[in-house]
Order: sequence, then structure tokens, then C-alpha cells
Amino acid sequence: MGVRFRYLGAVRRPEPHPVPERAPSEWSAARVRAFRRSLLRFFEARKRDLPWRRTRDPYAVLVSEVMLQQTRVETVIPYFRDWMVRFPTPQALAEAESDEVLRAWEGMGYYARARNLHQAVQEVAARYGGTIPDDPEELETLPGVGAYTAGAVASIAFGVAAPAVDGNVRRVLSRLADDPGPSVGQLRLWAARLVDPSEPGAFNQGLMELGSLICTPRAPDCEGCPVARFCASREAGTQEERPRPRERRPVPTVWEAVAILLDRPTRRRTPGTARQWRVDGLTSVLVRKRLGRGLLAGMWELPGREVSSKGRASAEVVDLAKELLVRLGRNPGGVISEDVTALPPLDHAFSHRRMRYLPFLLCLGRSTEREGRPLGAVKGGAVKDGGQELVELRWVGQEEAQDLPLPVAQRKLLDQLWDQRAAEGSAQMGQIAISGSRP
DNA sequence: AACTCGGGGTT
DNA sequence: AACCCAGAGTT
Repeated sequence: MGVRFRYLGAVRRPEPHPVPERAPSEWSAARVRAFRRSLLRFFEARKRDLPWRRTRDPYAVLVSEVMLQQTRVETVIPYFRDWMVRFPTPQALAEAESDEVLRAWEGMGYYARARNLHQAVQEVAARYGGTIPDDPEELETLPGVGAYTAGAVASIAFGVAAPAVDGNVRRVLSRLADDPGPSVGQLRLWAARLVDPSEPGAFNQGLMELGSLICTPRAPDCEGCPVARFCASREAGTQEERPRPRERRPVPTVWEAVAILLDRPTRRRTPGTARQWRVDGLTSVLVRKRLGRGLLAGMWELPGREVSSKGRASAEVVDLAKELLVRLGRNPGGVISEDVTALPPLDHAFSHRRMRYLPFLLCLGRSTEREGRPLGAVKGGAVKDGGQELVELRWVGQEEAQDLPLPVAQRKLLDQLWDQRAAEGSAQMGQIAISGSRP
């Protein structure tokens, strides 16, 4: 690498070593080697002790990488540990029930990842005899495995010199090149040029570790950065502006009326006060399974209906309850408005939508029963009708609900129902009173 | 290239 | 409240 110069007016002065060719794809071989050395030394010295770094089992690496998609390391750690105990091998996962897999994923979000991972190991069993492939292109044919995850698994588990560009790497490279918005292809090219051919796994993890610990989105620690001398943004003082944040659309708020149908809880009337019901863990609550695609696909939830205004909520809930009772083969006339009790609303934020759940308690009595029709006659089993996937309904008690995969907000709603014991304080064990006012 | 798809920690 | 996280799939 020769000494190069830049002209500043009439003054000619040497650039600081090394040469600031901005895009890593333009870097000299010597500069690339020096960068790799510095980064690998940093990773060796500073790498965190993470559960998935204690193994090179390709299955464990795959599980960790899928869990880490858009999810923080600290969040993933306990899920990864539990997962590897419950599903220690690809075979164990492949043979598991869908609900059990989703339940183990509950709380991490992006539930398509769990469904895809489940399907991926089944494909590995069918197509590769249970052995996870080492070729990034073959890895990428598995559901839920994209360019990043394929490169990460190939490099970390198998030592294949493939690039792996995640959010951290994108930020690091954008700053190294002082480019506000490099394209996906550009980033991939840079990462492929830089990746260390003999230790690709450590190198890729080193780039991510750097982005996570040093080259952070805000207030990066350039003083403590092992590759600061390679960084064009550092030289230009633009590191805080790289990469340029993408524009976001405003997040809409959606109201949803939720029907908490309780099957024949014990009712008690206290003169002069609000009506009260006694609800214990054995009281059945009606839940439904969401469709296999779209938001929260395959998860269970309390039945609900989007409402345009808060005032319509209780009426919509009564309508919904009657429809559900018809589908369950029971008498919809048994639902009357004075059975409806409004509970406190619950706000829940998705990244692209804000929800306000308006829960209503409906206590179903004897009048909704029909002769010769035992309680809970409709259970389990997805109903198909002319190829159309219909909603699966199920009555569950507290115990059964524990095993169902539920979105966080739905879990909160149900827990509140059964946790009133703590709030109420005075109730006997196993029996709780829920009181509320009529809407 | 622009959306959708969760949930939570940081600032 | 905005931002973003070891992204993938769909349109």
C-alpha cells in the first residue's frame, strides 16, 4: 500500500495511515487484513459469554439465530435455554405439536418464526436426513432462513466464509464507508469482501458485537473503537448521522371489543351494590384460535371484534356473543344486556399498530343451554367448510389456558380474570369475586 | 423497494 | 414518544 496524498488548496499533506478509501469494496488487501486482525482481536477480548456461544451444534446455532431476528440478546437468553431443554434436537422439534412450539415462543413476538423453524427442521429431516446443511444457498431454501441467518449459521457452525449482514453490521458498514443509505446489495458486497476466510464465524460475530457494544445507534464510543482508524464517518464527524433513519408512517390506533364468555359461574347478588360473580379456576372461558396467516397467526385469544367507537363496544360484544353461541349450538336468546360487565381497558402497542382492548364479562346462565346438549360439546378440531378455514373455538379453564399459546395482551387479560384473588383479598381460596358496573 | 409481522429496552 | 433490535416473507 503506497502513501497517498490529498490536495487541500495549495497545501499538500499526507493522509493519516491507512488510506481512507471509503467503500470497503475499494480497500486494499493490506487494509482489509489489518481490519480483520483488529476486529478479531477485539472480539476475542470482549465477546460476551452467551449460551449459544458455548456450542457449535448447527441446530443450536440455527435456533439462536432465528430467535435473535429483531430480538435483543437479553430477551433471547432465557427462551434459548428453555428451548434447548424442551427441544434438544431437530428431531425432537420436528415431532412436537404446533401449539407446544408456539407456547415455547410466547412473548418473543414474530410468531411466524416459530412456525417456520418448526417446518424447517421437518424439511431438514425429509430432505437432508436430519442433518442441517452447511451451504448458505441450501440453508436459504429453508422457511424462515434468509440471507442473514444463512450466512450466520454457515459461518458460525460450519466455518464457511459467508457474509452476515444484520442491523448492527449495517450500521457499522454504513459508518465505515460514511454512506448514509447503502443498499442491501452494497452491504452484502462489503461484508463479503471483509469477512475473514479462516475465522468467518468469529469475524461476523465480531462485527455484530462491535455494533452492539461500541458502534451503537446513538453516542457511539469511537474512542474505545478498535477499528476507528478505518472509519470514514469518524474522520468526517458524521457517525451520529449514519445510517440515515428511514421514514416511518404514523401508527394507527385500533379499538377492539373483547368478549370474556364465562360458562355458568356462580352468581351472587348483594343488595344495593354492583352484581358479583364468583369465578374460580374451573370456570370455563371461551377462546378461539386465530387463522394460520396474518397477525398473530395460529395463536389463541379471547374472541373480539374491532369497533369504530367506544360507544358501540358493548352492543358489538352482545352481537358477537350471540353469534358464538349459535356456532356452539346453544341458545343465543340467553344473552341479555344486563349480563354484560365492562372491565378496565387494556392498551397494547405493536410496532405498526396500537391496540386498545375493551373487555366485557358475559356470564352465561342456564338459559343459554339446550336440551340434551352437554356443556362444552364443541371442542378442539379445526372446522373446515368448503375449503374455508373456520375459527376454532374451545372452552378452557385456568389450567388448560396455561398451555395455550396466547399473545401477551391476551395473557394479561386472562391472568387479570383469575388474579382478582390477590386484588380482592377477602375471597376464599379457589373462589374469587369479580365485581363491575354495567356499561 | 415498501409493507407486514411483536414485544420490549433505551434514550 | 421515537428508535431499534443478530430479519424474513410478501407484494
